[in-house]
Amino acid sequence: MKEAASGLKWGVERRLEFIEFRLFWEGGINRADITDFFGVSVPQASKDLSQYQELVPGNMEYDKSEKRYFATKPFVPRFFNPDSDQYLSQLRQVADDIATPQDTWLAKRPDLAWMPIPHRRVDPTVLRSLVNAVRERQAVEILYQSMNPDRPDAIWRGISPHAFGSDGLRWHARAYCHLSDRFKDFLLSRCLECRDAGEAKARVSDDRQWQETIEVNLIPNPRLSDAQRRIIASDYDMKNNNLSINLRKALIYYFNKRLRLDVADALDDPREVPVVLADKEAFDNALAEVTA
Amino acid sequence: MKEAASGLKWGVERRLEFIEFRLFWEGGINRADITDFFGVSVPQASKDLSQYQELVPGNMEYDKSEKRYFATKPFVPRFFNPDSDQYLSQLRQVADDIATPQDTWLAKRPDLAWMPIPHRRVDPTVLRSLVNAVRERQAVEILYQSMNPDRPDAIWRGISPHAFGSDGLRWHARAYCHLSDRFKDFLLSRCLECRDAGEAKARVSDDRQWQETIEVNLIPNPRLSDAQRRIIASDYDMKNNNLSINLRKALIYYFNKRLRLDVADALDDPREVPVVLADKEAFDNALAEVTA
DNA sequence: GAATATGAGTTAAAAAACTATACCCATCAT
DNA sequence: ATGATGGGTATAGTTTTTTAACTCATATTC
Repeated sequence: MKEAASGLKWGVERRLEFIEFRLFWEGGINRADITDFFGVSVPQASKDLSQYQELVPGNMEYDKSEKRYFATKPFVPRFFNPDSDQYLSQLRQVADDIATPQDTWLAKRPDLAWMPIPHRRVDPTVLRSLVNAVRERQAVEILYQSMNPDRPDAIWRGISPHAFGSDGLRWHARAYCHLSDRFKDFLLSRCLECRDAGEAKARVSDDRQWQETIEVNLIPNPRLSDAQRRIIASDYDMKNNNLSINLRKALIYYFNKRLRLDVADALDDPREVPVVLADKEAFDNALAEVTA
Repeated sequence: MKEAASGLKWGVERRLEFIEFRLFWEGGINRADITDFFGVSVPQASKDLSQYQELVPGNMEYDKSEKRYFATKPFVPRFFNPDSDQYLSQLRQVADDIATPQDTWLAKRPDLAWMPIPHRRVDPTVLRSLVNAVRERQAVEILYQSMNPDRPDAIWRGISPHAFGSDGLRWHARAYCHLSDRFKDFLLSRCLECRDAGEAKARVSDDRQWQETIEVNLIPNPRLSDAQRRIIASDYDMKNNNLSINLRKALIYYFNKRLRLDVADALDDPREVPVVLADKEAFDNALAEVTA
């Protein structure tokens, strides 16, 4: 029989992973949890649980009173890799309606506070066309709603997209703009429609601001106390109180906004801008070059 | 045989979903794609493909030259629900190392630009203890690195957590602080260790700033042109150029920062702050109350 | 304290899913 | 034309899973 690396079938391994996931994040697991989620029969769920006990003895024990398996204290997962970002990201996706609870393995989700900011969704068929154009090196025409005051209404315009990007809040396509003859970012949520338009009119390698990077050096805000600067350095995994980042020039503008570097001087409390630039001049020059 | 709602086993349905996912986002699919991902045999993958053809005729066709199935133009997915946010979120997770490419169904990932900002990871065992404490209504002691200048070093402190939150960049636990006798947010990445500490010393219902909400009304920045305001209104799904949001008071501070409302006056270009408050006074009062 | 319900665990035979192996066919590169 | 590649199919055999019929321990209810 053909087998996965672990020697188990894909479906079985998913269920064992599920068992460990629930043990780790939710504390315990039930036969019913397995039958509900995977639609397997009761004896099969029993078998999964006893198979898990065999494979990784000592990771869980049955509480007859609670009628539930619980993780032991020395619990060491073997079929999945506990990752906080992944757990939190799933929580957020459910809270944000990107995923349904059934898409995740979370059962008892803790309360979550999240910015309830509605925004226009990205049309999946539009995104699909753009993804396809990037992959096939094609151009497309998009009905795009620009913020340019000269073009108040959405117009059809040709672009040759080659990548995607995000400023942390919104996604855009990085593309050569046939209209203005340069590379630009097009917000996905402002692409109302999309249709094919033949071969791409530019290549990735032509996009200088995409290819070129600058070295950005961040340091803890010197207006903070010694102890506070130490904490910030540790927050950002800095070496010698310095964080060196290679940044695509195409991202400088967003980087500036996301780290609130643009408003650093306007804010009184240095905790509002925990990191600042070590080489502000070089950064500002690059920023000016890009926004020119 | 026990079956899922669709009449198919969980594993089979996953594979059919996989076929559609690849058809939609990647344009086409192979037998090898299926055997590689699920570890099934070649005839089984063939069977899956022909079963898919039977169940949803006309969604894909075989290109003998490319040796690959391609989605037809009128392709209508039936086993999955195309969602741009979900696709982009997976792309981002891979780029951000939260997920491995094997965790997702993406094969040919387009280029992606993303902020390369390293940050200290949240220790999963710490998060697990906190999640557990929230669920079981327990208190914990955390070794916490506060930014408070009076406490330069990390100290052990008791908290009773009841929820989690995020400002868009970082996650925190919402908890009653035994030390300062009030509810606060504790950044997860600054919780270095965590140990049990008996019953929770406060309940969710005691957290007023968590329970109470204020109504926030956002409008397009009046300094924008008519056309621009229309676009912003559409970006944010506004009704009558107004977006009304119920916001937990505990989030006001982050909300203020995330929408850059705090720096609106300091910036020249109104496009930098697309939405502003319709009722700034009420908001500022609530903000002052919370940060007091 | 006995009766009942619940959920875990087990066993058997039967059904379904899947694999291994074989072979056929079309296309493409050499 | 020839071999390599990738898809389709049939058979027989294996594994997985289900169905159905049981036990057992605990908690709840009367």
